[in-house]
Order: sequence, then structure tokens, then C-alpha cells
Amino acid sequence: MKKKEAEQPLGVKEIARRANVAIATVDRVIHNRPGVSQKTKSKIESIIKELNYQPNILAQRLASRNVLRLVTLLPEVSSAETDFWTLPVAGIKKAEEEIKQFGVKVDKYFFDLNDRKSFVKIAKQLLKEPIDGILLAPSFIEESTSFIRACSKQNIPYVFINSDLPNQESLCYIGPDLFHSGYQAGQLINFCTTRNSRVLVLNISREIEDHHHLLRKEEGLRAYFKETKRPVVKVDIRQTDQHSIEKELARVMKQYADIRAVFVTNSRVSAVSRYLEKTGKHDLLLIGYDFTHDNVISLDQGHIDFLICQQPQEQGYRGVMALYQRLVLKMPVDKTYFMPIDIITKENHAFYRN
Amino acid sequence: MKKKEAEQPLGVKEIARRANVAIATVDRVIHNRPGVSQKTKSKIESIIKELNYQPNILAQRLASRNVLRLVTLLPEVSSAETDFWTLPVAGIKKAEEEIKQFGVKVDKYFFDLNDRKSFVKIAKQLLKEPIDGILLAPSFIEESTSFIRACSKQNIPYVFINSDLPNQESLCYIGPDLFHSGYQAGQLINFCTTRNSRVLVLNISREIEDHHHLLRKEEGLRAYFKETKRPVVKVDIRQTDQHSIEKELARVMKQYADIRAVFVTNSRVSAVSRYLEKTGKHDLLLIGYDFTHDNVISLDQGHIDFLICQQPQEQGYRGVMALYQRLVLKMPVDKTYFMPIDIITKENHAFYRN
DNA sequence: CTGAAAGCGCTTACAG
DNA sequence: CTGAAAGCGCTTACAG
Repeated sequence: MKKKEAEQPLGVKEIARRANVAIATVDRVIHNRPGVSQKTKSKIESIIKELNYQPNILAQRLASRNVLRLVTLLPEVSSAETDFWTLPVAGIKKAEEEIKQFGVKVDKYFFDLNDRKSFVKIAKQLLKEPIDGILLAPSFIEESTSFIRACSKQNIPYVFINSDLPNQESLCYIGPDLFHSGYQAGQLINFCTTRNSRVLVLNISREIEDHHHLLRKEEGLRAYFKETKRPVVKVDIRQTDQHSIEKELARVMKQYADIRAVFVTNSRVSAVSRYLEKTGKHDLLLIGYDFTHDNVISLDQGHIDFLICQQPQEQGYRGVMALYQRLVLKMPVDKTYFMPIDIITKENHAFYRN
Repeated sequence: MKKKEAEQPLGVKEIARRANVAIATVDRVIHNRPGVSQKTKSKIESIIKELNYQPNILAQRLASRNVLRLVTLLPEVSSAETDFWTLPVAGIKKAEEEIKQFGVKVDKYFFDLNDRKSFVKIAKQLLKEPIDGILLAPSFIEESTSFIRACSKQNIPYVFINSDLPNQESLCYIGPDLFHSGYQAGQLINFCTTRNSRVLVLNISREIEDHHHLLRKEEGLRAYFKETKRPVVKVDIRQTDQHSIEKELARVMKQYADIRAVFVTNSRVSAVSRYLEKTGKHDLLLIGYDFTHDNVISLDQGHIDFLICQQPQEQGYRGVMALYQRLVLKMPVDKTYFMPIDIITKENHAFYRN
């Protein structure tokens, strides 16, 4: 341990002394509260600037009698399909654990991905409550947009994770660059299969909302194969039960005998792997998304070759920490934080911590 | 904002009241300082336990007049070969920025990787200074071991990054699992080249110390190819100038015409890529390690196919934060934190943040 | 062995 | 519009 050095111990006290006012007045200026004459305000402000005053966060949080309330709003986990969402929650909890010491609490709310009303209901409720910051995984575009518009009006900062709502003045977006993840998949396919074989792209989703995201990935893949002029066939499967998926697969496989790689644009890749397993097709390269339970099992069994993942846990963690940085540390926050495009295989998944 | 609730506001004051002693006495017990009779000590301890007392870290750090001094000891960056070490330093600085508010300072020291005396000198010096925690990238095994033994004696917690010193009671190790990264390389090679072609393993290093690490990666690769009985040839290159490397490469390439993949066990892979570029060999799969400047350029130009990376920046960041967790937050720290085995390609490297 | 008191750098009523 | 004072939950001399 080392004694604190005489490293500019300037605080409100010194400012008050120099400005010839009471500490309370300095405090008012610092927090831009009313009740200070323009004259003394200017004086204090110039001293603050001159001294390059940095408030002591420890003292601030200690003296302040109120705790910051952050709110997170994510899809709830109800089935294997929504299993993905356990990860961001884990990250959020981790962040909470670290910062609760500093007078921050995190309230977690969930909505039903299959029921946009459930989202609207919670959002409406939240707007009535006192909130200091919001973390949102925007799924229902319109509803999310109108929700965060309302937040904006109340001056509540909000952060998006997993997918962005462009043109909205969020504090930041933390999540994947969808286009480039598809592009990456293209390269992997190119590495691992013969150059003239066909690539099958599968969008498996009931939700039209979701579709927009899936299409970005597809575009990325197609962009990669544009130069090589490799044949790509795309199938949209909107009936997402296993049976329907398999039926569609059987159809397209029969139609195109030269398919050597399958790219599934979301986590439903394990459904495809089950089909390949059943039909004994082992000569196909299979790439999909997300570190879900089912997917990792398929990866281990060798039916899925690559999973592209974007650290959903880290997204939750960083989302909360971005709010903490802004609200507590008052540090600047990057507007966009694209997650790395992680390539997960049978051999490295044990070391992957989402 | 929300008022703090009546959530067990029990602190030293309440403990003192219940024990019928002064706060100072409670403080002595909490910090295990001498000068308290066994009787009152026991009494206070039982009350602490009963109340499940958690000290308020904000108040602790605010009231405490001393700042915690962390020290980091890493190889210095002096050439392209040691370029790698800029990354951990960046992570360390980031961590420092975040925690300096809490009365923690980080002093960074560097030693010369080519001069073990430089390490010994700094280590010796450090042992005389007041230090609260150490982050070490152990390179010279013996010297590092005796250094951390001395730290142990002084009860200074230490953290290893990048490579471990087994059997030492470190607070934690944060870095790669070398064996499995080699194993992962094996799989990538298998995916991308024909099954019966030969694989060349290259250990390019002057330092014998380093060799131990490289061998672990080689073992991993060999383990992968054990089942497939794929031919592997290994060459150790101890003259690490470009010319010597190329000479050796020319020799082995001539000797084995069926080599289709080259695995370089460290960051010197860009030297190999230069050779391949010169000689116009574009049919070889080239895999190596680390996100160095030169390597990324080669990756971009398509001469290196895969880089395996283990987030050196994150290692530095997490190393410091582990010390912070232990020393400030007093939270438990995981003994081992293996970094993910990241697969970096031309297509995803832009999203990789070390 | 023990305690009373000042202080860390802020915030927050309250009084004027 | 402004200030004096108490208090946040600890630590730290200092006195006895």
C-alpha cells in the first residue's frame, strides 16, 4: 500500500473556496440544478473547467441516497427455440453482480416472442415506472420503436442488443453484423467443399419480423459467392415443425443433387442436422447459428460442422455495463459494438464462453 | 431514481451498537488487526456472521487513504516478433481506466525477451517495493518461478497470463489451452485439404523456453491426426531470420512433395507466408497463430488461411480485473480461465477485437 | 485493550 | 438565490 500522493486533491470544497460560495452552490452548478444566479454559475463553471474537476464517483454514489434502476427487456425462454435467450440473461446477471455494490439494481422483464401483445403490455407498464436506463432486445420492430421513442422523451438512455433498430438514437448497439457473418459462412463453405457444387440456404422461421435479419445473412453469403459464381439455392421454410422441415428438405435435395453445403440462417440448424442424420447424408457441410444446447450436441456428434456465434452472454453483459458506464462512470460509450464473428467447431466449443 | 429501501442497512455502526463497543473495535476485528481481547473479538465476530455483514466497498475505498498498487510485468515490444505484446498492454490500460476511480493504480514494467537478466533485475527491484498485486506473463521459467515464490512469501497475490507456471499457487491463470488449439488446427486442416496429403508442422523459435509451449500445440495437432493416420512431418527452425526460414522450407518442400497444409506453431507464420508468396505456391493451406500486424496483412492477401488467436488484449484486461476482484471487491476468482480458441480468417478479422 | 472524533468527497434537506 | 450542517459507511490517528 502506498499513501495517496498530492495528486490534485481538488474537489467541490476547493471549488467553493475559490468561488467564494458554499459547497451546496457548487453542487447545484455541477448538476445543472436551478436556483443559481447566472453570474455565480459562470464563475463556478469557469473554475470547474480550469481545475479540470472530475467528481469522485465513490463519494457520489456513497452520499447519494438513491439507487439507479436499470431495466432489461428480452424474449423469455420457453422452448428449445428460445433457449438462446438464457445466455444474455446470464451476462446481465454477471454485470449486475459486479455493479450492485455501486448502488445499481437491474430489473429483468421478459416478453413472449410469439405474442407481441405481451411486449406492448410490459412496455406500457414500464413507462409508468421510474427507470434510469433500459436494455432492449428489439424483436417487434414497430412496437419496440414506439416504446423507445417514449423512453427518449423521458430522457431515459437505452441500449440495443442482438439486433439493431436503425435510425434510433440509442446509447449504443451491441450485437452482430449480420451481413458479414453470412459472408464468413461463405468463406468456410468455399474452404471445405468443391468449388462448383451447389449451396443451399435455409431460412427457417415463422416470424416475418425475424425474416429481415435472416435475409441480411443470406445477402452476405450471396455476396461472397457472387465472384465465384457458385450456384446458390434458397428455400424459405415457414412451417417450423420438424416434420415440415424434413419434407421441404427432402424435396429440395431431390431437386438439386449437387448440393454439398447447407447454410441455415438461424439457430434452427439442429433441425436440419436431425434430418441429415436420419437420412444418412454425411457428405454435406452444415453451417448454422448459435450456441444452443441442441446445436452443440449436433456439433459434437459431427452433424453440424460450424456454428457461427456472437457471444450472446457478452452482449447482455456489455449492454448493462454500457449503461453503467454512462450513468455511473459518466464515461463515453461507443455507439456501435459489433461482436466478433466466432467460428465454433466440435474441437473448440468447450472453450467457448458465449 | 428510486429511494433506497430499508434493505438491511446494517453496517459497522449497528454491529458496534449490538456488541456494545466502539466502531473502531469493530473495524479492528473486521480487518483482523491486533489489540482486541479474545472475548470481544468473538462477540463481534458472531454478530458479523449473524448479520451476514458485507462491508460497503464505496465507503471503504473512500475512507481509505491509500491506493492499491498493482504491477504488471510483461515482455517489451521491440520488433515485429514481439508485436504481440502490445495487445495485453492495451487490455491492461483499459482495465486501469475503469478501476482507477476506485483507488487502484497499475504500474507497468517490461523485460527483454532476449535477455533473462533484464527480467531478474526488474523482479528483484519490484520485490523491494510495496505492491498489492502482480500480473505476470511468465517467460523465463526458472526466474519467474523464483520471483513468484518470493511474492508468495510476502503474501502478494499474482496472476499469470498467456502461459502458465503449473504447480504454483497463483490467484489464477488466464490464457490459452495450448494442446486444444493445436487440436483445433488439425480439424481445420482436415476440413480443407484432402485426407491423405501430408501436414507440415513448423516450430520457428530461437528460445528453448518457448519450445515447450510450441510442443504442446504440436501434440494437439498430432493427437487429432492420430486416428486418421495422416502423415505429419515436423521441422524445428532455430535460425529465425527470413533467409534461414526460407532455406529450410525449400528443403522440406522438396523432400515431401505431398505437403498440402502448413501449421506454424507461433506467430512467425507470416515469415512462411512470405516464402509461399515468393515461390508462388498457392495450393497450400497455411495456419498459424496470433493477430499480429504482419499476420493480418498476410491473412488479407490470402496467403494465410487461418489464424488461431486467444484474445491477448482480453487476457491483459481480465488479469488486472481478477486482481481488482480479489483486492477491492473481495470476490472469489476462478483459478483457471482458458481463453476461447478463436479462428480468424480474412472475412472475420475486421470484427476481432483482441 | 478500547473509544471518541475527525475526515474521505460528495448529497440532501432545511433555513434564510 | 445562497449557505451551514448533517450524513453516507467506512478508516485513521490519537488519547487513554
